[in-house]
Amino acid sequence: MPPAPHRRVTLGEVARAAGVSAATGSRALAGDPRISGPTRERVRRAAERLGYVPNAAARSLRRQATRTLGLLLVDLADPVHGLIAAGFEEAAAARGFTVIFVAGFNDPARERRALQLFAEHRTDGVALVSSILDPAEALTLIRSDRVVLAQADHPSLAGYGNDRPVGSIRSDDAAGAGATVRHLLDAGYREIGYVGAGPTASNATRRDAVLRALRDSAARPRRAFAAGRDGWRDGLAVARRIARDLPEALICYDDKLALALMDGLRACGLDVPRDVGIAGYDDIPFAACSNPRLTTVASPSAEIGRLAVRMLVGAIEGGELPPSVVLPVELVVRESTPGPGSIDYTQPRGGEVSPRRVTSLEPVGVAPGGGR
Amino acid sequence: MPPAPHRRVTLGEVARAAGVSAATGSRALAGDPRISGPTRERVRRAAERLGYVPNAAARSLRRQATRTLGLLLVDLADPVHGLIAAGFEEAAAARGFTVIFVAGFNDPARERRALQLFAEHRTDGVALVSSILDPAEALTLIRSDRVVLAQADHPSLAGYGNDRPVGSIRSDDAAGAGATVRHLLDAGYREIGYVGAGPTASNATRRDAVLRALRDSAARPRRAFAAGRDGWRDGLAVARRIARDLPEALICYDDKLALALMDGLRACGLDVPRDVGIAGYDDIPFAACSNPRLTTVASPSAEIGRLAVRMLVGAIEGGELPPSVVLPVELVVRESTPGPGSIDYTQPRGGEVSPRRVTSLEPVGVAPGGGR
DNA sequence: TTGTATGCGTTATCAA
DNA sequence: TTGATAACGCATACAA
Repeated sequence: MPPAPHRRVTLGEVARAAGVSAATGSRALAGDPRISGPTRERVRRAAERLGYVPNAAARSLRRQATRTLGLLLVDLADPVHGLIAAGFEEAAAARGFTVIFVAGFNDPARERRALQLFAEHRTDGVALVSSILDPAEALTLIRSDRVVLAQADHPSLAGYGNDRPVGSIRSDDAAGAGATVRHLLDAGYREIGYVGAGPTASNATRRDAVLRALRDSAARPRRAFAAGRDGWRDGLAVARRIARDLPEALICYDDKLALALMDGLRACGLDVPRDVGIAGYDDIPFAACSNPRLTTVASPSAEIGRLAVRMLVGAIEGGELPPSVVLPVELVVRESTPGPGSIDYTQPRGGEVSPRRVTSLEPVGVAPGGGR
Repeated sequence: MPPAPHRRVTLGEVARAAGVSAATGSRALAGDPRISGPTRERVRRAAERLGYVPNAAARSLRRQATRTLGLLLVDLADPVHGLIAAGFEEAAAARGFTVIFVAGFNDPARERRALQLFAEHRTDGVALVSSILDPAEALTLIRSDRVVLAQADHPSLAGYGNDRPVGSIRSDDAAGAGATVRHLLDAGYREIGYVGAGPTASNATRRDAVLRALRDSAARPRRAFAAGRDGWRDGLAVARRIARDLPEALICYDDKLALALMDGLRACGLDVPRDVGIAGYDDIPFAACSNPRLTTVASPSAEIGRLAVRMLVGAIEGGELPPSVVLPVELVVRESTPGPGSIDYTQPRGGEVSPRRVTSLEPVGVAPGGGR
């Protein structure tokens, strides 16, 4: 192997070394059957010897296709988005596609720049995960049959129709939220609150589904708390607000918030699940080993990433974008919601124990945003 | 805004629409001061009106530079790598660089394909995170002054010299491990074990530092457990092995393993920290809100990502790769290691309580790989 | 201040 | 079975 072929070798040089034309060199390396065995072998060897690496830019320019996919997500450091990204990258790599990632941090300006970037790079397909842009905006830069919206979060989309102008992947937020409520009711909880995050479509969908399911039930007073988009960063602050008027159980927008809130409640001297039950959403890996382990709705994050690739590649190679999909979710019942009667009080676990407040909570009029 | 300019507009068309040549169009959009104000404005408008988006491939081909960086990491779904990726992407975007990510999953074949991919795309710089390839191999495909190795994990690198052939970023594993040991000794722990992961350089470095610090101390018998590279996936299995011969405290290779192990120990009826103290490594976000909260070594993951970009961009724009760096780490003491005497036994917290076994543990002869 | 011509590295068309 | 040629879209050297 040569030490470090840094003046990049071109196909032409390889061809010359093999004593053929550039065209023949190209065909030989592409495995074109019209090229004779010996010639092919000579070219291969020359390429190997010279350390030839094809130039993707030149190839893309000529072929008018890049075999590149763009992925816009919120934050690579977020467990859910990390899983989606991992699924996406793996599926793309398996099909020979390169992936360009951009994190948008829920910032419209960054999301727009990401679209611009994808357009400049002529990505063959684009997936937008939890984008807060109006999907119509994406279509000004990306052709509609090469876009997949996953868990679209533009507030206007809370209505939840799947008649989007582009491909769409969702997990069934409403079903997951409903299943959580039913589980809690079955377990005997009656006062149930929802702890929301930012002003996104998925928060609105989950919150509304929770509140609707509660209204349709025998549940007693309930309430929605708004933790704000970054509530999970300060579980204690959220816990303090909630502890002033504690329901029997809390359904959190997602696991991140639920885990932070559990910690905050513990810091307030409250014990989960003895003093309050908690359920999350997503089933991130650490939900399975928290203490107590977290009841949550398993949303197939990695599969969403893989599916986005399958849909895009289907469109690229098949010419048509496959139909939109709503993925099923599954409730995973763990220790954090055993039911209000199921705790063995002979084995106290908490520190400072404050008696459960049983307050009358007013029913909720919910403003978009998770307000109280 | 036009509905969807999908037959991509070229610079030539924009120029024609503006009544100038392609060259003038190019210069106008590039803000070349030689172009008169009115002309520039006409070109800009034409570009806007036609929905012109420059073609990155053509530009790269012509400029012989791509403004693209490659990032190879182990797994996008891993919290530490997610943080590094997030820092990397953010820093790159801020400087106008596009990022291509590849996850290598500790698989040499995938890592090699990633290098090949970066080479084909003519990335201006490449960062390899926790790569298990021999660094020399990278240099056959990437020029050495455009590579940064972050937390290199090729087994041969355990020796820890920083005289690598390429740029290198490390956090100070040995210092972190040593600080953890000192903290545990100060807290009163005497029987301390190390729970290792795979056969990587960083595992070897941490393990050796722990064992060395123990040997140099008044600590009593100690032991190293090998959880294997994927031990954190089955905390219970690891816990069972360790529970048979439980030290007073365990230092884990990383937080993922520590959190899984805490859960496994709890499933075995053991209580952390009453029955055993636990320390992790990395300070991933959930280490701060586990129950008990995890003592750990804060390693600046996002900063590693940002620094990698700074070094590469320094090389690209300054011509020379900045010197290698060892980043300091910081011990974060939390609830999981209060010291063996500091638990209030009047407030039992565990379920089934097995009395601490106080066995004589043999000193460890450690094989590379986390021995025994 | 602007235009003309050229080439970046590939692949595809056409001809031999 | 192979070669000559052109073109993908852009930016620059040189000319005007």
